[in-house]
Amino acid sequence: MDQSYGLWESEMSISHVILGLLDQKPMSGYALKKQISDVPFFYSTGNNNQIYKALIDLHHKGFAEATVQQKERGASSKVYSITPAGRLELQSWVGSPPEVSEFYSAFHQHLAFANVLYEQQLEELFQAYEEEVRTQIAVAKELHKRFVNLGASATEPQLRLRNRCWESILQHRLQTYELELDWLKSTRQSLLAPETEKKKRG
Amino acid sequence: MDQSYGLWESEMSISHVILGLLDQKPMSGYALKKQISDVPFFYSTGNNNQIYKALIDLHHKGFAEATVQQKERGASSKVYSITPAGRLELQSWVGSPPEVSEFYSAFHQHLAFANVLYEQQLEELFQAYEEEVRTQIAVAKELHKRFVNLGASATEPQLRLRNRCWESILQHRLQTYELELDWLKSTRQSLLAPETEKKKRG
DNA sequence: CGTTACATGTAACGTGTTACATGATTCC
DNA sequence: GGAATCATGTAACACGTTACATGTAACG
Repeated sequence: MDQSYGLWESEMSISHVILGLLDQKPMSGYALKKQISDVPFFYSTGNNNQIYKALIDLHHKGFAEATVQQKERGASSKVYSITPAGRLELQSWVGSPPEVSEFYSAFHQHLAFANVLYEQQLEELFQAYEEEVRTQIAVAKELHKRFVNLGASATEPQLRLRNRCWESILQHRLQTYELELDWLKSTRQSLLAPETEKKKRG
Repeated sequence: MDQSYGLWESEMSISHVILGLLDQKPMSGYALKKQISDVPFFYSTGNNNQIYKALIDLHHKGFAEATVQQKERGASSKVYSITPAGRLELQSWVGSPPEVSEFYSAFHQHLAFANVLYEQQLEELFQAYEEEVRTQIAVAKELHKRFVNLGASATEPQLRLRNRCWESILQHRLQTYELELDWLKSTRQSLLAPETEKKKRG
């Protein structure tokens, strides 16, 4: 009762994502794992350890219930569903504004020490990284397209709202990658072009 | 010799950031800690544990040397400097293109389950989060401005290049937050405005 | 004389990752 | 019979965070 597990004030996003998915429909840990690792903006690989621990925790806190499904087809599984308390917790979490996430870029860390490179190495770094960003953009575009095709056909308003949110999120991810590409191109020019003016080239 | 510590193939960014800073000038762990936590795009809080462990590791690998400065002024400190091997390692790391970092947004996770909220709660979520993003933008602008003032006066080309890189990085961070604000505004409109058309409002 | 800054480290804790262990069923 | 999929879990490991422990020296 007074256990105070330390967690749960903080982010604990995976548990909440699980709660959100269970709110849509009851599922087994295995099914959750697949969905979580499939949807990129859940930002989790959805590995076993995490999921099963979180499910035990959610059950422990009274936010989810398990009903054992014995050998219907395939191996026996525990199907979890959300409880009324879980639904309240979910609502409270979704409605509480999160902190602005620090935008993390490994490329920034490299570029911060670009002065140790020769001009040609820097050029190659930019080229290789730009290619990777282009690949990411292609992936994000594909995902966005697939989702638009799949999600537009919702009838009930709850699902329509969810679909529009998901589409917006995918769109924002795509926009962010596109901004990064634009920034890369202009930065590369501004760093490399002016040097050639006064280098032993002409 | 055949120790194979497991690390060092992967990112290990903090060690490399330390190496990059030591390349600029020899420093103590304490000084490194301060710089690393001050520069936002090193993406580390620079806590003790990390720094001192990394320094021991760098020394262990022959990438950094320590010279003990006994009681000159203040407490005695170990001043680390980069070795030739460390300089090679740094160059190799900076020049190797990193993977595109996953863009992480806690807000996305919340928005993904926006269907559990009432319209007004969603409105409030957007409002509160937008305010936070605005604050971040102000911070990023201030940082960018401070750096431009401070960094423009470099004379040697190495430092000029470094400064231009840092400015670009800060600019990209600012652009990313600004994109997020634009996206928030348009998403909020598209999610909330069309609903009012067919709600019990008129 | 107390607080702040300098300075180095350790310990406990939470959490994520990879890999392992186990076992049933379906498809070829 | 072997591979793939469904299904649940544990163990070892890496890493980051917070807090703790210790001590000097300058500032007011």
